[in-house]
Amino acid sequence: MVRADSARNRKSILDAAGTLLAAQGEGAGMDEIAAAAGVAVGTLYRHFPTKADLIAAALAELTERLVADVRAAADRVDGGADPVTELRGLLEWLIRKPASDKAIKAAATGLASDALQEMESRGFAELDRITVVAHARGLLRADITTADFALLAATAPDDSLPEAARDRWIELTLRSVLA
Amino acid sequence: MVRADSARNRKSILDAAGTLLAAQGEGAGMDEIAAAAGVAVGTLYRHFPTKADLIAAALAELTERLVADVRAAADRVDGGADPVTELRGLLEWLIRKPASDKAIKAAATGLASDALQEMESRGFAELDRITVVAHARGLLRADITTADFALLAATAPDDSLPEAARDRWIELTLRSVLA
DNA sequence: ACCTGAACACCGTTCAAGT
DNA sequence: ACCTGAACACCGTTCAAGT
Repeated sequence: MVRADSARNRKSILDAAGTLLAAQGEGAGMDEIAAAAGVAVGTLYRHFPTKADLIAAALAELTERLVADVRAAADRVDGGADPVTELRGLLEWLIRKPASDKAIKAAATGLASDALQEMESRGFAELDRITVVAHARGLLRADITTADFALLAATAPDDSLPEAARDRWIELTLRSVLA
Repeated sequence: MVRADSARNRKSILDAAGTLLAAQGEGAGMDEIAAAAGVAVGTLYRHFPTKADLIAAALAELTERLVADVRAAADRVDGGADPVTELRGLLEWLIRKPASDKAIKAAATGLASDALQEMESRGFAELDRITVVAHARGLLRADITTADFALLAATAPDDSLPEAARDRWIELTLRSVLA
C-alpha cells in the first residue's frame, strides 16, 4: 500500500518532468523539476534513482499515447476506414504532433528500459493489424512488412525541418511502401 | 601571422576532440580533450570559446570528408560510372562509415555554424552533378530533385540499428527515388 | 600574443536529520 | 516509509599570473 502523498508526488514529478523536458530538453535540471513538482530533490531521487530513469518514464508516457493512437487507427480500419489513410495519418502524427516531445525523445537517446521495449512491441502489434488489412486489399507492395513501416517511421525527421520538407518526406516514404 | 605553436595546438586539439568525441560523444570532457591534446584547458578555450564551438569544428571536419566523398562520386559518374551505384554508395557511406562519427553528429544537434552551412551547400552542389546525369538517363522518377535525395539522406538511421535493418533502409529509400 | 592551471559556477546525486 | 535540503562531486568556463 503506497502512501497517498507518495503517489501524488510521483504524479506531480512526472507531470513537471513532461512539461519541462518538452520545453527545454535535457536542459531541464533536477532541482528545477523538483521545484516545479513542489517536492525536494531528494524526493525526486527516491522515485527516480537517476535522471535517465526520469526521462525514460516521461518518454514512456509519450509512447503510451502513440500506442493508443495506433490502436485507434487500427480500430478505424476494422470499422472500414482506408488503411493507407490511417498509415499516412500515423506518419503525420509522428512528424508533427510530437513537436515538443521530440526534445524528450532526444534526451532519451540510448536509454533502454524494459517498460519501453514492451510498449513498443504493443505498438508494433497494433500497427500489424493495419498492414494486414492493407495487404489483403493489395494496397502495399508485396514484400513490405510491418517492420519495414516501423523502420521508416522511426527515421521520421524532427520538426526543425520546414513544413514543406516534412510533407515531402511523408510523400516519399509512402512511395516506398505503397503498391 | 599565427605563431607556429598556436597553429600546432589548434590541430592537436581538433585531432583529440575528433577522437574523443567519436568515442564518447558529448561525454568527453574539456579537461580530458585538453589533456589528450597536450595543452591546458585555457588554451583550448582560447581556440574554441565554447564546447559547442569545438564540437562544431569537429563536425565541420567530418562534413568536409563527406563533401569530398560526394565530389569523388560525382567525378566517377562523369567518368562513366553508374549514377545509381554511386547514389547507393553514398547512402551506404552515410549509414555505415560514420559509425562513431554519429556520436559527434549527435553531440552537435542544434548547432548552426556558418562554416557548416556553407559546406553543406557545397555538398549539395556536388550531389546535384550526380542527379542531373541520373535524370538524363531516366534512372530517377521524374519529380525527384536533389533536395529530395538530400532530405532522405539526412534521415539515415544511426548504427544502433542491426545490420539487416540498415540494408533494408537503403533498399526502401532507393525505391522512393528510382524510376 | 599565447599558454598555464587554480578557482568559480552549475547541476546531478547523496545522505544525515526530520516527520 | 517517506520527505527535506544542505553538502559533495563533476565538468564547463574564467581569469590572474606567467612566457
